[in-house]
Amino acid sequence: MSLQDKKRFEPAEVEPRITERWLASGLFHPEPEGSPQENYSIAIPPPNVTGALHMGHALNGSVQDTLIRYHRMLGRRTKWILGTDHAGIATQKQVERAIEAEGATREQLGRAAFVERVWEWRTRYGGTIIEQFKRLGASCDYEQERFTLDDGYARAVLRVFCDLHAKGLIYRDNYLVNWDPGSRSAISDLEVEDREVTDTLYHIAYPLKGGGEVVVATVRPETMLADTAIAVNPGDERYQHLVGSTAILPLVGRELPIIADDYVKTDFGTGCLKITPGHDPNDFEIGRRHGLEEVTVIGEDGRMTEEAGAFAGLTVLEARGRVVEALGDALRASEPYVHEVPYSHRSGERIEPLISLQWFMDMEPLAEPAIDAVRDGRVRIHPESQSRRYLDWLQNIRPWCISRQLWWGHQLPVWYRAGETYVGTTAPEGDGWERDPDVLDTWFSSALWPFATLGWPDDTPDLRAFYPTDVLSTARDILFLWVARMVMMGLEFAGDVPFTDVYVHSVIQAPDGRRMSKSLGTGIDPLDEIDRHGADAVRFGLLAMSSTQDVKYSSEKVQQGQQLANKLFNASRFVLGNVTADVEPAPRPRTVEDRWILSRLQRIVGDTRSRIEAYEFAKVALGLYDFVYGELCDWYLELIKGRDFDEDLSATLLHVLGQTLALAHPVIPFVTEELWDHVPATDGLLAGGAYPEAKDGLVDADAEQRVGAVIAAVSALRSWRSESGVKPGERLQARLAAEGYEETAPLVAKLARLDLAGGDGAPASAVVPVPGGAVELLGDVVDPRDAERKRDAERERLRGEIARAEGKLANEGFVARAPAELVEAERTKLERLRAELELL
RNA sequence: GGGCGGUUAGCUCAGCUGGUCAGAGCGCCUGCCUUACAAGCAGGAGGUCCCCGGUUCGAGCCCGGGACCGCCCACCA
Repeated sequence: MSLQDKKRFEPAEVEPRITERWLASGLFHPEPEGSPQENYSIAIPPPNVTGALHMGHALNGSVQDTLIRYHRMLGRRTKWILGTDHAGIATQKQVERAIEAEGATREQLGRAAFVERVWEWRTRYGGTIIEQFKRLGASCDYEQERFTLDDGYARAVLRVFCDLHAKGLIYRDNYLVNWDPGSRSAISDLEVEDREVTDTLYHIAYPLKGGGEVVVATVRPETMLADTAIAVNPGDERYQHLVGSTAILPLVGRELPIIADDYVKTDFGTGCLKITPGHDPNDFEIGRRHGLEEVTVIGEDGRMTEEAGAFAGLTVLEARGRVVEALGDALRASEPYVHEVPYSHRSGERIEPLISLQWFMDMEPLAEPAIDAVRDGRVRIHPESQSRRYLDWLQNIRPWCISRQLWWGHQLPVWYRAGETYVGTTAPEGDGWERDPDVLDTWFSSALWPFATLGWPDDTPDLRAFYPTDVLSTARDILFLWVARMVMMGLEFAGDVPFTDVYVHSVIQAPDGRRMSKSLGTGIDPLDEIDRHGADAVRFGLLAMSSTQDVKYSSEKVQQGQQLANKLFNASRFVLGNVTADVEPAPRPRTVEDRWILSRLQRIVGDTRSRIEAYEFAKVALGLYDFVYGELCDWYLELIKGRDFDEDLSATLLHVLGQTLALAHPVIPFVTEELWDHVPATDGLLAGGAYPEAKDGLVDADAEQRVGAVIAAVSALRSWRSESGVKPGERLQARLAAEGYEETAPLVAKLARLDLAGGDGAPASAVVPVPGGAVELLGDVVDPRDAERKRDAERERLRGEIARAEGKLANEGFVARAPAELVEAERTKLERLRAELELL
């Protein structure tokens, strides 16, 4: 209650106190009642359990919390489903590093002990990011935190796996996969990124069995040891006669059939392609088409296998050099070659395509309903342009490799014995069964997030109350990895779409436009920013800079948010320090400026509501800023200074202040909650209060027009004063020679520091045009010559504008074809300009 | 190789269905300790709205072409 002692808002002091009150209130934890249609829910994109809050989380958290708080204030039972993801590779890597630092390896530790260590790790660090979300002010349901690896969740995952397997959509196959030597695991296509590298393109001659030779080009000569064919284009006249004959693989001696396949480009290289089904995705496809043998010479450890004969045991790079060396005369040429090569998104190492026995999921049957859901609008993606990317991806979907050679994750519910395979949620009866050591791709379990968190497969109250959820907010790169898969799984298992709206937010880049990343040193820690500027400022800033495309981080926007919080704080001090105690907040306008601010308030209320619902968060934030600064503080509070703070004015002030705080609360919850506590007659927490509603009856065009004229007049007078070198504080004698100021003349006089009393026939030393006429300054306020020069300049400007307007109106095309009101407006403007010129 | 987005004040960005649309914040300059806020207030300077054509009475805003930047997708050895 020491509001008046402080001159500025201190987030560090206020935030912990407010957070505590929120958490204690139970507001964030709704009882599972009512229907999903009445209720409002968002499932948080689960952050990695051992992760730390980065800018992406902070932005997404701000977006979601704005939506959540808004709907909670609308009176809906609101749940923000919270939890973390076990994040297979990322978490395992962290713990592996820790173990390596102790001089051990996970293999030495053994699987059980290792997994134990990861759980310990999770216990120790898993709470960090949750606490960081609290710092941001995120009003998640902290009483019900889920984890993708907790028992109930794991049950859902295994259930889905078994179910899809029973339906024939999950199967095991030998297939060429993206092998990540860094994590020693297969990874999915989506976890691969292309990087441009400079390799060497080698031209190698393969002798033909009956004499002669063909020359092929390759950047990976070491893989030739696994060649099983040579291919040419069927239409290539140079080689048609060779199709069906046989080449001899140098160094190995294997006989290679020469085959014809459309894939081969006649205009690239020599037009002859060596086919290595075991180590190249294209060759693999060709090999399957032609029934070729699949030879593997590179192992999962990235070294050459026994199959590579003399090269066995060498790394790929060592083998490449030795093979080139051994080729001798057969090597015909080599040249530098720049091309894109796949790298692991996870480990950063170059992908080694390998044939391996993995579990796959057939996506096409599930993709169909997911496509329909977006096509028919059951799921709406914002901005709309993103839905095309979603559809394109689903329409070209490919099987998903879901097994990972990791220890941390959901181990496959699959057991083998001799030639048998058993799939089930519990271990099979009998001896000798061995469980598949692999775990599921993390995204497999994430795909169940919106319903598994609510208790599925059981028919729980939570599920009945909150599924489907309302909005899923995420960054663009997650659209395929996660969003599309959630839609598929939701439709297949929970019987409905998992959410009705998807909001795709910006990716925040470093201020210099590069990626924000820890390794580049371009990261900005949102917690540091919260320490510096306050959580409200960070939230405001992130929302204000967000857009439909990527944005550079702008600390100016965060500062703008800090200023807004501070401004509200001080405006509140002013209001609360002056109002009559014991008066109920209520709109009780007495004067034109009262009617004006109430009218403006209705507009910002309406605008803010529609902007939130349209996911236009930058406009929400900046619109609030403009209202608080541009209308409430700069004008209304200045206009009422000096008035008697009677009950009517006090009630109106408190009403406007309270409404403003409530309106801004979803964006800047801390400062508004803190101030709300000081507004009399406000019970309970603002977070649990009602969101303002626009009342048409308070919209007042007349007041807006009149006060609009005051604002224009005062601005013109201040500008004149400043340019004329007249001291801002000096009271000037003046005469108001303008229409429309019956009620507002004293307001103009107050803010422009004029004395409008009398003046009679005194000569004007300066004339300032204002809406509806002019203000004449009396007495020797300015050097007459300066004033005359100024008038000349003004005349010049006016003549220019008049000429422009006249020209426009003289244009027959304009008068004939432009809308009538526009032409009329131009005429009015011309008249006004002429009148102003006349006055000078 | 396809597809998408961008290019507006020194910086970061707004500008809806073509007609006060040339704006905001920051920065800069000038003046003010005006009793809510000096992390404040008031005023101001600053832009051939990437280039070239076109449509239109009228174009940052629409159409065509070009330049540059960024992103996504794709199996050219």
